[in-house]
Amino acid sequence: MVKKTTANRIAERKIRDKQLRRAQIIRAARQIAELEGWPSVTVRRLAEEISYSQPVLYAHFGNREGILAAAAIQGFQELGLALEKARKRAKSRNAVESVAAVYLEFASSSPALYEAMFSLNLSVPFGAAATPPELRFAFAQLLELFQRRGSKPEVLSELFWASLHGIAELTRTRRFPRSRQKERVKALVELFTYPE
Amino acid sequence: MVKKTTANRIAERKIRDKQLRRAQIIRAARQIAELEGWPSVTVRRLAEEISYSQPVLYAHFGNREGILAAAAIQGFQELGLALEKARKRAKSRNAVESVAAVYLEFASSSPALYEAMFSLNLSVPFGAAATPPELRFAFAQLLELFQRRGSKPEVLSELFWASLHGIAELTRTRRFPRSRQKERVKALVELFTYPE
DNA sequence: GTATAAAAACTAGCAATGCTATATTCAATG
DNA sequence: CATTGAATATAGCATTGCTAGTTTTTATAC
Repeated sequence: MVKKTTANRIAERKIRDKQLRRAQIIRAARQIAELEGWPSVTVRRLAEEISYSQPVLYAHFGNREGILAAAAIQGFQELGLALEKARKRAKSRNAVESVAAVYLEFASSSPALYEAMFSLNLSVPFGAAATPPELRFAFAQLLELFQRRGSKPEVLSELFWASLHGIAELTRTRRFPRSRQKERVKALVELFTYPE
Repeated sequence: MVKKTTANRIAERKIRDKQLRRAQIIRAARQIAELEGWPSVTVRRLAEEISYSQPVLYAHFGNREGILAAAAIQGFQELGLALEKARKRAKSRNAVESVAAVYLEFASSSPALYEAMFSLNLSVPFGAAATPPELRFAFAQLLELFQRRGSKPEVLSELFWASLHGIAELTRTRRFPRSRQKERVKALVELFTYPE
């Protein structure tokens, strides 16, 4: 069975190569997006970046949107981990505060990624059951914050998420002056820390 | 001076015609966007819609983005008027509630317009002094709600706006299940009605 | 009414993009 | 070394935003 083993190893190496290239593509896409915006992320440019021809990208992702969606899901994963960390290391008393800070820090330090996650309307299946686990996990961190609170933790944490998202988005798109950001966050934390 | 008068009337008629066509273009753009999404709003299609050739549109708006920006500004105007109405007809006690309801109703009944106003990153000058008056007016309605409140009405109303925007956006992009919407709004209103 | 000049509109085409059918090269196997 | 299937590349299509250059229309002067 030596033959089969070598064949397997070859197959595995191919899979590794493929995953590597996939990661390379996403990395290039994210980098270009943060530096120049998503419209600059063209399939041709990504192909050049990884030194392959265009159709290779389509073999990996189906279409351009698939690339952005993959980046977005990476973003949800990173956000989720960051929130979990913030929640766990904080005293339960100011968990809300530190989670809020981390959330907004994520959004403002990777605005293009955040845009891909929430603002570009990619047809990632969010509705109902098909929500990607990365997003579920990230939201679970918010949900955890309000678990031992009064009625309906879902409602409260959805509202908290909405507020954070609103602040992040209105800041990113320059509707909000940066100057009052600290006060805004403080008011937000107060609102969600001593609700009644 | 008869000559000058006729010349004037002709000039005025031309201006009227121009404004009419301009309005026609925006109307067509909004309609297509609500029915099929903004990517379907192409310059060629709009040209056909108003029975003119493409360059006419460029004479009016400079570029495609100019059309979307004009629609967005119309949206701010309509939103501002709706909020003002809601605020004025409500008892001061539940002004927050009725403004919130009207805001979310606007966003959910004209999702494409709302998207143009907030989500598409058009290069409408928002930062600093150049904010369009329509947007200023709309925000002023929210500001008014918290005028007789404790410290910093700006901070509180910005936070309120962010929460509304977050709910609207996460609903529009299907991150939120519609089912809990009523409870979310109720919780929001409570939070901003009896803050401390 | 006709000529003229300017304003308005159109035709035609460019460059860039997403995507794909087809051809070519490469690598694993007998 | 030959073969076959997978991997990759070439070349091209259709669509898009936009514009240069031309034609048509319109207001004015004679």
